[in-house]
Amino acid sequence: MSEPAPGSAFVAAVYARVAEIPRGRVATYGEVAAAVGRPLAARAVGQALKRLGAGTELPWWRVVNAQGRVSPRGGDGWPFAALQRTLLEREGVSFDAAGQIDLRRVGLRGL
DNA sequence: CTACTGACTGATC
DNA sequence: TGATCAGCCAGTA
Repeated sequence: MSEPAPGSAFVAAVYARVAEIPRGRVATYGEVAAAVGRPLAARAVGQALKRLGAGTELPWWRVVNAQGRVSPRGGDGWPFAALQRTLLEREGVSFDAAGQIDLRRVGLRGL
């Protein structure tokens, strides 16, 4: 249990919510933000996950944008975007020809 | 304290 | 379907 302490309560709440995302399922930044009481803080959620870095046990790859796609990260030389897709497919999440995920099937709502 | 940035979102063209 | 604009939030300089 020697996990590195989060920098803020907001980050801690985000981590706790992401850690509870079931395997084979994905959540959007907006969902996580709303879960921590800040439905408009989706960007801050992304910042929190970015601060995690590699070597974390947190399933950050199960968090995607509202479009059901992996965010471009702002740099095409960043392998994390491709890694995220690989990890999701490894858990049974399917991507369509446009590289999008059917949130209605693997989303937390699952409707 | 002020300004800028960014793994976002929804609306509009 | 894809690109652009404006709005909101937390962290860092």
